[in-house]
Amino acid sequence: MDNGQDERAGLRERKKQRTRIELSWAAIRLSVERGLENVRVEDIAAEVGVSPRTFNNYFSSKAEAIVSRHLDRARLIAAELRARPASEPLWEAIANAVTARFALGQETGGHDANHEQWVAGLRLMLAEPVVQGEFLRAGAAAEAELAAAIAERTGTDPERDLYPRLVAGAAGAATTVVIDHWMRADPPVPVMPLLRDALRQIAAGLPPPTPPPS
Amino acid sequence: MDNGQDERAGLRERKKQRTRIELSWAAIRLSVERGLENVRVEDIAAEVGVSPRTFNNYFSSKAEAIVSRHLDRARLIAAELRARPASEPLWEAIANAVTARFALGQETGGHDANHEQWVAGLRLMLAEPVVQGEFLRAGAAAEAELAAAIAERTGTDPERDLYPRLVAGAAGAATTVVIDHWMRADPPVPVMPLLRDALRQIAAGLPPPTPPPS
DNA sequence: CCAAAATTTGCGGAGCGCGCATCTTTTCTG
DNA sequence: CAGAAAAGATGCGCGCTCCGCAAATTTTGG
Repeated sequence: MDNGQDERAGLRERKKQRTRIELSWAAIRLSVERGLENVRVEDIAAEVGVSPRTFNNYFSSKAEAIVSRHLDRARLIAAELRARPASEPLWEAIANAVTARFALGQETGGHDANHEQWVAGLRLMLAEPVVQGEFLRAGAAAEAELAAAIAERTGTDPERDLYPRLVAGAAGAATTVVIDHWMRADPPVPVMPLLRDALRQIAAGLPPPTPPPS
Repeated sequence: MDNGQDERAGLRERKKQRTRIELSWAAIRLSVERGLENVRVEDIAAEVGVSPRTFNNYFSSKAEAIVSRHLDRARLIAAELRARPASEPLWEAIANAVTARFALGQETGGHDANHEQWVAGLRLMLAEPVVQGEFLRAGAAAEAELAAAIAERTGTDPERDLYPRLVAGAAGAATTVVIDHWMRADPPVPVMPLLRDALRQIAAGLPPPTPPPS
């Protein structure tokens, strides 16, 4: 049926997966280039070479397609966390899992003017309400998986204990804030240090910056 | 003209606000009763006595209308935080601000069977993808205001420092997790203790539950 | 190579979201 | 207090999205 995460359940699954990814990329690229509202489902479908109707078999909206890539990546973080040695302290493992995923895709292939345009388009796209909503939903979904992984690691029950979900939520919030900050940083800054810093602060209980009394 | 945001800029503003709230409640009530997809914009408008077109002058979607009440409440938390004495430690002030807002509306007027139905309907409604997305968006908006209030209090700059947004994000995540947990708790539990506990854990840096080494 | 199963596709319809022009109601000015 | 101006409410209509359904097409398995 569809535990789709098998290594190779068949040639068919692979093709489906490829179409899915292509549709998602097409949606992203077109939206970044012309703006979300100037992209019809029809265009995206055409780009990939399927019928508009088929697009809706994969995604129920443009926003969902766009966010799909992000969601996939976010999911890998949970997997990465499970793969970490149990000896690693929890927060260290989380930080490593998160940064490991962000390490890939950081090779900014082109620093040319195109890149500027791309980022500008990205910002516009992410400013779109529908996309934002979908982004947050993806984040929530990812957090659920992350919570499960954390629960495993700490021997807690995600159904009954707040703990794993709190940790996942805090970690999610941290990455969200960082991405947001990074997106609008005018003199561009590297993400990695930001991420590590944010997670460190969370793990430290977010103490106020300047405690006056001593 | 006038800076419309005055306390009472006129009878007009009041009426608008009232209509807005009525529309939101109507949307919620109908959705809880019959399920979101069995509610047309037309129905909501009729309930309040305005034209369908007018509904869209207030909200751009059913989901937005539904979440509107939640958003308003969330916004009050930021206001509440600003109203707290500066002497209060940050996390204590946050906890107080949050719980203060949840204190109201907790008087469960009816424990009858109706209440059961209501909660069941609520769960269904909140399970709806669109509503979830909108909920998260509202949370994000609220967090922005909260971050501003926190920045004020701690003398940081929400544009440059991660700190205020991290704190707001963490607090937001905590309340989200708590609400979520509370919604599905079968033997119903009071929210307040959950909230305090969650915020306390966050402020403590979310230490793993059973750290073997000493 | 054929039959079964799964996927893609075209068709059609219910709604939604919104721009635009118009009608009403409230507010402002003298 | 009258008349003008501002702002909201409404009606109309268009373009699009999302989805159910059934036919066409492709893949899988024997």
